[in-house]
Amino acid sequence: MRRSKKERQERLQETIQANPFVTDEELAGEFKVSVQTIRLDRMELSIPELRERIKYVAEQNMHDEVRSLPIEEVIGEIIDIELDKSAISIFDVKKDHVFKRNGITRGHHLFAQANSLAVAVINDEMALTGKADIRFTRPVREGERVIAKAKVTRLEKLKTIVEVSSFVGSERVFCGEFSMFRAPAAEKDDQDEIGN
Amino acid sequence: MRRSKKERQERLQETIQANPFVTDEELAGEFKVSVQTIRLDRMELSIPELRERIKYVAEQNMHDEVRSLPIEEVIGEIIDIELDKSAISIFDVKKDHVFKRNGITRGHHLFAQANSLAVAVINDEMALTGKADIRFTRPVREGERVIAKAKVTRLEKLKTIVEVSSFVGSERVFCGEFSMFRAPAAEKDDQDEIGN
DNA sequence: ACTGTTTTTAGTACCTAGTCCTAATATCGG
DNA sequence: CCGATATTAGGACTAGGTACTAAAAACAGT
Repeated sequence: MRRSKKERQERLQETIQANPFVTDEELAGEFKVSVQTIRLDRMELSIPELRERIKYVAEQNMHDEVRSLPIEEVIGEIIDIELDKSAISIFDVKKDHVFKRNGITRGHHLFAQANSLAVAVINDEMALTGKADIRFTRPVREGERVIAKAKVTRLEKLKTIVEVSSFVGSERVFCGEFSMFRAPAAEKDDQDEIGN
Repeated sequence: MRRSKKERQERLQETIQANPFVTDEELAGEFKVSVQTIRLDRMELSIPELRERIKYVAEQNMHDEVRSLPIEEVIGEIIDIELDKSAISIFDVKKDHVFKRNGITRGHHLFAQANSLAVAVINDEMALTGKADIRFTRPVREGERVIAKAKVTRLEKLKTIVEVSSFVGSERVFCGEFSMFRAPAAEKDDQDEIGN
């Protein structure tokens, strides 16, 4: 043994991870063992052969050929609103909103819908989110319609708490508590918890 | 001739372009000609063989080696990543990202950058955000460059905590704690705190 | 209809980077 | 020294080709 099987296999794994394009022959040369040993190692580590590795890498590439998606102005369509009280919006999940990998909606879209609604419900046009505590409670898939309901639960001069729950049918998929600031100009020096 | 050589070759080129993973045999079936004819066609069009095509696609992919999330799906540009440890991305705030009224960045873009980064840093096929506790600590304006830094602070089999802080220059503008799931299929019945 | 050209098909040998399997050695620990 | 583990060697087979030769089929012009 040049160094013990274990150590070689560890290094083998790293090597292939770093460069999936390496052949067994090259690896054999690298580790000064026979090609057969490399193959046994791959078997034990269940590392697929070169072509399968390359194919996998290539497939990764093909599965998402859509470029980065610009998030449009308003997320969701507001269908009902009572300023400083409550609001409802709907958001239809399209192909662009989901991970190509698994078809699950990317979290920031659900966040954006809820956050947009929290901003919209505030009767001041200039609301900023300071803090948010959110939960994604069920994955949302392409084609599903998300209905977000916002409720103002506390209303102060500067601070307003908005609770938003989003549903697909009767199932809740998201909930969050947004701490909103009815900020004025908001120039430079705001110390903490400002922004949107 | 089923349709003339020329037409077949044009369609061949398109077909392979659309799906580089197709074999000569499959193409022969598709176009109702022999495998040899397909090979002559490829020769004349100088289209490389299946394996070379796959390899090419894979090599394209290797130029940026993000694993968990294809790079196109990350909001912002990842400039450094150590899987399961830390990651850094930059995001330039453009006109499209701010409120018209006051030029302040809409919160969900900062959230998206941070959330994307939290997903990307995870060294697994799939990561979903379950929970997030976030704070917007300073408004970000058009033209500013936001640097998000993610750090994995807890790493378990299924749950991973990622802390993300975003800065403009030396000022922190956002911070959040993301509770991520290294989820497998994630089908129907997940009770709570799943989704992304 | 016959000829000439182009196009298509068939078949062979060979290649790479493997798999799967058997069998012979090497090497190590007790 | 013995038995277990590890390594190496070899053969048969595979996919998805290349490179080449040769025959057959299709088409065009006269």
